[in-house]
Amino acid sequence: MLHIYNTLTNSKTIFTPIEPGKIRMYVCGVTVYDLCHIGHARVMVAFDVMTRYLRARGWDVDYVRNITDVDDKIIRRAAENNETVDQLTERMIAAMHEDEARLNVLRPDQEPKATAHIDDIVNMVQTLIDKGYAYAADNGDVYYRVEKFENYGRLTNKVLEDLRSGARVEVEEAKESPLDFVLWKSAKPGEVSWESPWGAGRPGWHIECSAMSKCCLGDTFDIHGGGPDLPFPHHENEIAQSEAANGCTYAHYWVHAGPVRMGKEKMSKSLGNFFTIRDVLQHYNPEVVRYFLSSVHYRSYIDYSEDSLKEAQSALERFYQALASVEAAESGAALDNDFELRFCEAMDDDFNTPRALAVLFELVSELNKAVREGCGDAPQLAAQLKRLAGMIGLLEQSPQAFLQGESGADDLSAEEIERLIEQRNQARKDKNFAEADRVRDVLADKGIVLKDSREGTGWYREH
RNA sequence: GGCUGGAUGGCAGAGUGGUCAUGCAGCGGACUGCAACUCCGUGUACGCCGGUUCGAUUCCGACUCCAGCCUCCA
Repeated sequence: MLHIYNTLTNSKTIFTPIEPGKIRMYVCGVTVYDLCHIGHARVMVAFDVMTRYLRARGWDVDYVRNITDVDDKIIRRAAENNETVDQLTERMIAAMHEDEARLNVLRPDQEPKATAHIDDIVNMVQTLIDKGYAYAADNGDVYYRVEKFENYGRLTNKVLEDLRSGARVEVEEAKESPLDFVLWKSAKPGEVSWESPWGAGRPGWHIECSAMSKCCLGDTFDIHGGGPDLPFPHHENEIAQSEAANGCTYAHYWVHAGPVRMGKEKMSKSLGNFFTIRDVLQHYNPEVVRYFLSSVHYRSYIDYSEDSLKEAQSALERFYQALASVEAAESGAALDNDFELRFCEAMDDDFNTPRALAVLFELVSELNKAVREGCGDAPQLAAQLKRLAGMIGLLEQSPQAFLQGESGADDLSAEEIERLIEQRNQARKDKNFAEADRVRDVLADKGIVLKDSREGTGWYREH
């Protein structure tokens, strides 16, 4: 029985789909003015894990994640770079797709861009005006009348009165109330803009998600997700827009990933304390990063550190060493064990990946024992391990590819390594152990670790 | 200040009213020419103070500290 933590109720509840067997999920994606950092990676991986797992369990998941390709930051950055908004966003979208692919994150089923849905956005803004939830101000902006929406603040337990008194000094005089937020923003001269009943302008940030989710998934859908900084105000505003415009419940389950921290602070663009995905992938295998992000529950904060990444590397080496020791069976014949049951119990409990991984480690122990004792179950256990790990997008490389890695510029090539191993094995045959150890030290200096076994000598790169 | 979470062994990180998380690191042993991999064994862990209970790390209350959101940020 699948349980999901819902930000709306601050509790874990049984997941009930709108339509049996089907899950419609909308996740707020990236504003493409810069390269993605590890915080973005966390959200990508978290929802990819959910999608993969749910599909593996038979759910028909329609996964939509938007791309915000017009906003203040994009316009400013494009101007700074002396390029058009389109040039900038296309470059960043391509980079994002590359990063995702390396992290083994599957592309969403639909990836709508704000600029491709201007008509939907304008229509929704018009509906909100017609229903009295929005107003066009003298300055050409259109605002949402927050106090008109009864349930405002329900997602994040905000009380309007508190928001009013706590509102930062708001100098926008065109607003009826400081709490009102912009739906349509009038264009300044030279800015990218679209025609609308209220003059040339562009969408406010929140409205695009209301419009695109409606277009892609309908008025009501199952899961709405996003990063840790989105519940307020973004998702609160989305609810206000969509429920006022559509006259029905927006999303049933609100799912938010936790922050990545640097030291004791959140990793973020505004603090400048972030690593881009590419920075990190220069030093670590992408699967190590994916494992690292999966080794903590998706809602908890996760501290970024070199030590944690190294530990993730070691943990994956354990998995791949086990897989390298036996050829996995083609299809896993039914095994009389409870690993799959326990793995799924963990994942069904709000996608508890650390617990699921612990089950896989127990499976590894079982596998290693089977290999060591030459028991016939080993190929089936290896197949089971790969299958379960595959449900969350792990262990999909060949053990050799992971363990031996790619050789860097000053590394030894595989051929050179094999040649030296041959040399060492000859010395070993001759009982010339001093020479054998010398050769092994030469390899060790280059980060190559040898592994002798009955079948011969294997090797892997130390990371 | 308001709203959310959190505090677990050397580190990372699950979980539970009474018996095992798991991984990394460490220690002892086996395997090995020596190693590596692997296996076996090995740790008086649950922020602080009260309460409930036969029994609390787990439930309740107070306290301390930490983080996220309340402003663009995943």
